[in-house]
Formats: sequence, C-alpha cells, structure tokens
Amino acid sequence: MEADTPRIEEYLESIYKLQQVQHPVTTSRLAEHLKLSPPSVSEMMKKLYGKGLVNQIGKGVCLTEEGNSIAKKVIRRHRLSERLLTDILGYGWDEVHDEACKLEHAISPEMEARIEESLGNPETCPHGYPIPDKDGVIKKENLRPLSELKASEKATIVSVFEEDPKMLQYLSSLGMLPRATISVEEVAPFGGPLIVCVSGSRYALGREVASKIKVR
Amino acid sequence: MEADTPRIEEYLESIYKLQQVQHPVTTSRLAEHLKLSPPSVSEMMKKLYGKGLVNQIGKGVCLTEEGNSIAKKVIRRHRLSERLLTDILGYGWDEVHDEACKLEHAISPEMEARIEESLGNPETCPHGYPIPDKDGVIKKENLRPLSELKASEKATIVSVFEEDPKMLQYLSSLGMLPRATISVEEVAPFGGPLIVCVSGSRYALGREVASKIKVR
DNA sequence: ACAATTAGTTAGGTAATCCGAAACATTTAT
DNA sequence: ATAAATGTTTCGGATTACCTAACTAATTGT
Ligand SMILES: [Mn+2]
Ligand SMILES: [Mn+2]
Ligand SMILES: [Mn+2]
Ligand SMILES: [Mn+2]
Repeated sequence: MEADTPRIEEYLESIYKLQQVQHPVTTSRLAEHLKLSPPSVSEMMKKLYGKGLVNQIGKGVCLTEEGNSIAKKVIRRHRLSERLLTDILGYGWDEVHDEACKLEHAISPEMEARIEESLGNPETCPHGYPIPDKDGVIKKENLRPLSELKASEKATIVSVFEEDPKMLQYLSSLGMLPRATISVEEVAPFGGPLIVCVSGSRYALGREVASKIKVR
Repeated sequence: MEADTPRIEEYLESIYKLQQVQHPVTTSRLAEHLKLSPPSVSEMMKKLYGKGLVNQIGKGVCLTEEGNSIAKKVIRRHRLSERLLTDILGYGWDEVHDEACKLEHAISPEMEARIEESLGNPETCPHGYPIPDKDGVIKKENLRPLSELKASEKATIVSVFEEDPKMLQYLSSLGMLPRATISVEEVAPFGGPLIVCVSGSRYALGREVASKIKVR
C-alpha cells in the first residue's frame, strides 16, 4: 500500500530478527539493536502500528502478516547481498553484515532477481540462513542449538546467529562454519562450557556462543 | 570535512555532469536534471556554497576544488556500479543508470576497491566514460563530437553521453557502442542530419544525438 | 510496604529535504 | 518603453527521523 522508507525496512528487519529469539520485541532491545534512543523507537513503533505493520502484544510488539511479509523481502535482499559480497567480491563472512545492511535498501526487484540468478540460486546466506524466495517463502528446518547437544553427540553446523565481526572471525578461525561437522566431547554442568571437536581440534565453547550455533 | 549526505552527493554529481556541457550551471537545469523544484535547488545551492562546495559565478554555480573532488568520488562509484551491473549481473547498458545512481550511495571504500579488483580494473563505464582512480584522477582524452566530423571521415566511438534508456537501446540496436568504427558518409547542411555507416549499414542521425557521441 | 532500579512514553526540539505560492529579476518581444 | 515570458529566490509549511529531559509505570530488593 504505502511507500516504505529504508528506515521502516530497517526497523522491520530488526524486529524480525529479534523475534526469532524473544517473542514480543521490547522497545529497549530494539533500541539497542538499532543503536537508537528508546524514544525514537517508541515513536516509530506507533507509526508502524498505525500502518498495520506491527501488533502491540502487552508491552512489546510483533510483526503483523504484512509486516512479516515486508521484513522477509528485506531479509531476502540482505542475504542475497551478503552472498554477492562473499561469492563475487571475495568478502569474508565476518565483513558482510554492515555492508549488506546498506545495500539491501538500494536493490531493485530486477537487481534482486539478477543477483540470485548470477549466483546460481543460492539457498542460504554465508551464515547459513535460508534466503527467502521471491514470494517470501522460507525453507524452515527444525534445528537444535549446539548448546543443547549432549556429550558424545555429533552434528553438522547449519547456521551461526551472529553479526559481530570479531566473533565470526573467531568462529571461522576454529573452522566452525556452516557445513562443518562438530562433535561434543564434554558438557560442563551448571551452564558451563562445552568441549567440542571440529576437524580434529578440541575447543571450549561458552554456552552463550554455542546457543547461537544451530546444528542438524 | 563535514559528513556529506547522499543528497549532497547527488547534487554534486549532477552539477559535475551538467558542467561538462554548460559551464556555470543554472538552477533550472539542475532542477530539471534532478527532477526537483527550482526552490529546492536554490536552497541547496546556498547550502553547498556555505560548505564551500560550489562557487557562484554570475547567475549560476560551479564546483570548487573540493566539490569537484567529492563529485569525482561519487562518479567513480557510479561508474564502477554500472560495470558491476553489466559485467557481472548481465544488465544492458541502457538499464544501468538509475540502478547505479542508487547503488553509488551504498558503496563503502572497501567495496569500491573490491569491485574494481573483481572486474579487473576496468578503465571505463559501459558508456565509455573513464572511471576515476581511487585518488580521483581521470584519464582525459581530447575527443571530438561525432557531429563535428566532415563527410568521409572515419572514427571510433569512445563514449555516449546519454542516460535515457530508450535512446541507448536505439543506439546499441544500430551497433553504435563504444569501440565501434563509424564513418560519416554525408553531412546535411544547416544543422541537418548526418548519414553515417556502422558495420556495413547506413543510418541517418540527428545533430543533437550525434553531438552526444564522442569519437577519436 | 517502600525506595531504588529499570523500562517505556510524552513533550519539545532540531536537522535535512522537499514543496507551492508569491515576490523579484532579467530577458525578449512588441 | 512596456508588457509578456522566463528564471530565481523568499516565505511559509510539511514530512521524516532523530535526540534529550522529564515523567510514569512496572519490577525488585530489603
Ligand atoms: Mn538492514
Ligand atoms: Mn547472513
Ligand atoms: Mn546518483
Ligand atoms: Mn555510464
């Protein structure tokens, strides 16, 4: 209906992302994620509500059908941009998030289609997340966080939920990339770290980090 | 010094482009090119003057040293974007201008360098214009407009100064692309059309169009 | 229960861009 | 010399998207 601005796209994208973790998304988490003041977010939430893009659930907010649909379009462009950056321009997976976050607002539907085709219809972004198809359909798979594996379990890394370049660099330096095979050697009790084995080497991983790594 | 917004970049880019044709650039031509109202342009010119990016020459305006330098950076990103679109994503030269005009504001210095490298350090955009190097240096060549050739002269097309997709489509359908060899068969008097020969076929070309085609 | 902390909203502002209407200025054509 | 056309700027107004300070509501520790 309405013309969505890049900023609205950016808010919807963030809400979508935060929803994966914590359902009704709060003002403060959004403000934190977008690096804006709470009042700015509060104000924008009212606008999004007025446009029918979010519903107010208690104190928080969640995407409506339409908000979700727009968010998925933005995410499609984001993930295709990331792939363009890694596959064609030679970026590392730790360097693409911020660039893609700007690019995604400068990509026309035509360009979106061409990127997809030129890349050979990739299924996921460099972090293992599925790229929504042009109708917004996402292949969802039931994945477990690495942090829930028991000792001696083996699995394949599917995705890494992380935007921080330093963390991504660290993980790839350990070989913990999508498709890598990982096995859990030990699980320390009381929320302690996991001892995991990746391509022959053993590492200790905090639960926090491990929970962001999804495996199959 | 100051943070230049995408809009300022866009104005400087337009001024640069219009300067090639008509030296002190007037409010109305700028408004026309940018598709904005004259008051908007008038206001922005005051701001650019305040920032030391343009000088006021009589009724019009022209870029200062600094304004020129910024414009060239924008144009570098624009032309690199165009090449990315044609060489990697398979766009036609008639489809890239508007896309590049958005992309150019979403490209970091890092990405700029990577595009250049991935494309094999291209010298020109798809329309034959030189891509400024990272220090803003442009290889300038002394070119003649096709409209000034005399009958029976032969030349090579270097660049086509045109943004209109329809016109570009038309020209490429005649094979009038950069690097094509063209010969002038006849020049009608009193500003009439030229009869030219490109790859074996003869066409009549208006002076207006011919003046936008630069040859060597 | 009550003060301290945390979270969210209201109020009031600012900066960047754009617009239309109207006032000026400058040309150009009677 | 005048009137008409053309181009430019001034003015007032709108929109979007931020912010800080202050206030309110909800939670939490003692
Ligand atoms: Mn983004
Ligand atoms: Mn990703
Ligand atoms: Mn542009
Ligand atoms: Mn070009």
